[in-house]
Amino acid sequence: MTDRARVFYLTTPIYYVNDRPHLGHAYTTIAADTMARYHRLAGDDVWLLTGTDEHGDKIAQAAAKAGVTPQALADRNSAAFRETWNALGIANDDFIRTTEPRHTKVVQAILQTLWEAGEIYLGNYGGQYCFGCERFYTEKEIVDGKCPDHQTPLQWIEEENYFFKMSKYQAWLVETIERQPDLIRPERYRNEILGFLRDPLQDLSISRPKRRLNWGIPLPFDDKYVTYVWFDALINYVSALGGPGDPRFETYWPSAQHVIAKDIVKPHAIYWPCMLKAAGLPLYRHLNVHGYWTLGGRKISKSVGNLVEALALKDTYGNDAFRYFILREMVFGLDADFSEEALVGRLNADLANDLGNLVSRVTTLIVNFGGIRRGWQAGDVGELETRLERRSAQVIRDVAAALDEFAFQRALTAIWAFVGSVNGYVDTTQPWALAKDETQRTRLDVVLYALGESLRFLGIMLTPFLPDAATKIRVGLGQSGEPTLADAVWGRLAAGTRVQKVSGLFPRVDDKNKSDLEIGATGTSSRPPSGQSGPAALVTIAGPAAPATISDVGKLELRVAEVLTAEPVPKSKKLLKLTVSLGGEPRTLVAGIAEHYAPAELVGKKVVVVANLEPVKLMGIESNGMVLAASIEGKLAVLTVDRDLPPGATIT
RNA sequence: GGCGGUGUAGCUCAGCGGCAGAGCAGGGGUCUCAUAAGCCCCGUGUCGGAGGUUCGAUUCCUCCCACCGCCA
Repeated sequence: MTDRARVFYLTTPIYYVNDRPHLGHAYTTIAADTMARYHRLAGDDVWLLTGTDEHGDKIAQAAAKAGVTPQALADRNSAAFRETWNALGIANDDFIRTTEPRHTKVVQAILQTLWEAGEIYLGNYGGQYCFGCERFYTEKEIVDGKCPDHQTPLQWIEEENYFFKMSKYQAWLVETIERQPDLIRPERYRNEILGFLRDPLQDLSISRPKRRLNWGIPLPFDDKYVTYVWFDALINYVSALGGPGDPRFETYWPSAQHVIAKDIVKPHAIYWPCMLKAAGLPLYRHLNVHGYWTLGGRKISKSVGNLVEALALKDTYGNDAFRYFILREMVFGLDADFSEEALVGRLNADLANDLGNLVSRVTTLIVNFGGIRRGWQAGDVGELETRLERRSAQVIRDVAAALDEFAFQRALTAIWAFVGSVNGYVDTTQPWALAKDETQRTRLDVVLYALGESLRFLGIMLTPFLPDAATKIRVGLGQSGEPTLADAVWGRLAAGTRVQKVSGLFPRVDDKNKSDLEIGATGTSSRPPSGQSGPAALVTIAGPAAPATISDVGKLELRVAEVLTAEPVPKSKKLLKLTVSLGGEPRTLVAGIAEHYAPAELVGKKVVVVANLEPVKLMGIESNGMVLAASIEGKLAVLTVDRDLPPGATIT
């Protein structure tokens, strides 16, 4: 860490435990994580916070319905978020839950402070209330006496509640936002807020009576009430740091940057600054607002299920590819469209063709043509190498400038321009041709060095975006230890560094099945990834398979086989070793049917086998074929023929 | 209804007063180190429509159309 390390405190919203983790949550969290990783790389002092919001009507009701306590429900659903972030490799420094004592303590302390300062008063309020939304509706918003969101009947509720004197901060807030043009960004959201603030600001209701809502934090000055959503939730950003006075709070809070989706701009851009001001705390530095994901161009609206499905694609294509796609595809602040097709497109074009192939070809060149034999010596360096070095320096500047504005898309574009330059450099210098000419030995070494440096550079620059792939690149280039941005300068790759081939970094996903009609129709069909299961996939009966042509069927050589011997495979529960006759000489094959057939049952049976399957070793035994069997829910039966035929008969 | 945004190549978008751009897709060529990858070449599109300002407008102004957001 440099002595003038900058401090970055990055937060995601705390996610409401009534939701299941989905693409929207994942984008916010990955964006914050990428930013955190970048600043750690740059040597800055970083703290990344995420967590869960666990109070409120919805949770109490859902818990009652499920017959569990609200806390039990919150525990379970909070864990789902934590597990999702673990699976995605999110490197958060803390995970705050609003039901933790460390949180409730700070919320109550701040409420007490404001109460004593006269910032909170008891007022009367009556209105049409929707329990689903946990809010009152004005007459104009109501549709047919029903909640516009839930289409459920509203209830008239009249009650005394506590109010925060937010209106008195309106002028201050407008002035603050106008004086700090990048406080709320991108600008469109700043404009929206300024537009909203042209009308008088109301005071904010901050309580609910306990007789109606029990699941919340009691007001310290009136235990008949609990705090209402935002006074509870927003304070997490402060409570997670220990609250005012805590050394960690003093270090990180002044550098706070919130990352949120556009649906919660208003609480973050209006309520929160006023709350901080009233509590005598400094304002955050930036509110970074991103847009929504659409699926197949359509609005998400209620069907959050599709967003959950979209997130599940991380398992199919891998964390790095998933991260890359969402960071590259969304212009921060605007809505973006998610589709499996687009993801595969990016994966193949950018990750497999450009980056993965570059890493593969360069490491192979270095390994095959003598390794890194020469260091970076000024006298060796030609125009092409100088240009490459200059471009790398430009990438550092471009990435810094882009990420300063949360423009992940631009940062990645800049890095990929460099990937293109290196691919071009390989083609121009043609190391394989240099290798054939002994007099070009030095030149070849210089080229290999430049290529090694290029990969080492990428291994550093890609760290925030593709953590796993970046590590593989660095390891391949013989780099150990934590990468730092300061090392992303030319000349640090030592002569004699041992380089290993790195292949298969991002395998292409075969997308030949364009007749796969379901994809376009449903937006996020979870088509199984092709190209990893071989011929066996054609006989796996699991959900609707892609349409097969007669030539697909023709690829399989199906034959009748007579079982000659059968014996259990030692130390295996499922496998039987069979010897079968296909008319000619006997064959050995291994079948996973031991749980369903005793060896003796099988001997003499005429079964159906795939005869041209690639041999595979199972438990040390080479299997030359596959016995076909039908199965459903734990039941299994091998296929036989209806009439007696000699072994070797073909099936068409 | 008020405020704001967007509308540019098949797709996604950049440009925002001075000869229309990039990536992807598509077509052609080429190398062989590499993941049937790479590299090179190929785009006259009424820059949503109509007016206006200007020597000159995709870029500024006005109106209209379409879509979107915030507010009511």
